[in-house]
Amino acid sequence: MKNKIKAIRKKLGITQEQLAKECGVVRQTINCIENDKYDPTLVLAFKLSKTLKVKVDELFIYE
Amino acid sequence: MKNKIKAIRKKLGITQEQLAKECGVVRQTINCIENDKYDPTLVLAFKLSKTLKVKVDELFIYE
DNA sequence: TAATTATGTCCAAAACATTTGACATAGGTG
DNA sequence: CACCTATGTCAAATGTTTTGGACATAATTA
Repeated sequence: MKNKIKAIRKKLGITQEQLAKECGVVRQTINCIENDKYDPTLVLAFKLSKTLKVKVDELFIYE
Repeated sequence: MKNKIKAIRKKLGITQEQLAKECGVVRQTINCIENDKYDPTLVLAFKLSKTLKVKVDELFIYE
C-alpha cells in the first residue's frame, strides 16, 4: 500500500522525528512506513492523517 | 476505535459471513471488529470501506 | 573541514491482528 | 418444538507492526 507521507511531511517542513513525536511513535516507524516496509495500524494512519492535515483516504493509495 | 460497520452492513442486508468473504477474511475477524475487540489493519479497513461503499474516514470514528 | 542533524537500516523482543477449529446462543421458519 | 442460519466467544498458533538500541551514511551548517 503506497502513501504520500514523505511528500506531505516535506511540504510541511517537518522531520521524521517530529512527525513521529506528534503521532506517539518512534522515528523508525515513520521511516519504515514512508519507505513501504509495512503499513501503519489503522489508529496510526488516523494520527498521521490528522497531523498531516489530509484525510486517510487521500493519504493512502489503495489498489 | 469505533466504527459503523455493523450498521452499514445491516443497511446493505448482508451477513458477517458475506462481508468477510468479500474482504478475504474469516467471519470471526468481522465479528471482532464490529464488536470493538480490535481494529482492522489499514488494508482491511480499505477493503471494508470499498465493500460497504463509504470512505475510510466515514466508516471509522477516531477520537 | 569538523560538527551536527536527518535519514536509512538491522536485530530481537513485545504488542497487536488474523486464522483455525470449536462450541454456545439467539432468531427466525417449517 | 425442531431446524437452520447468524452471531458471539474462546484458546492456541501464526503473521504483522512497533519498539529500543545501535550503527552507517547523507545532508546541512558552523
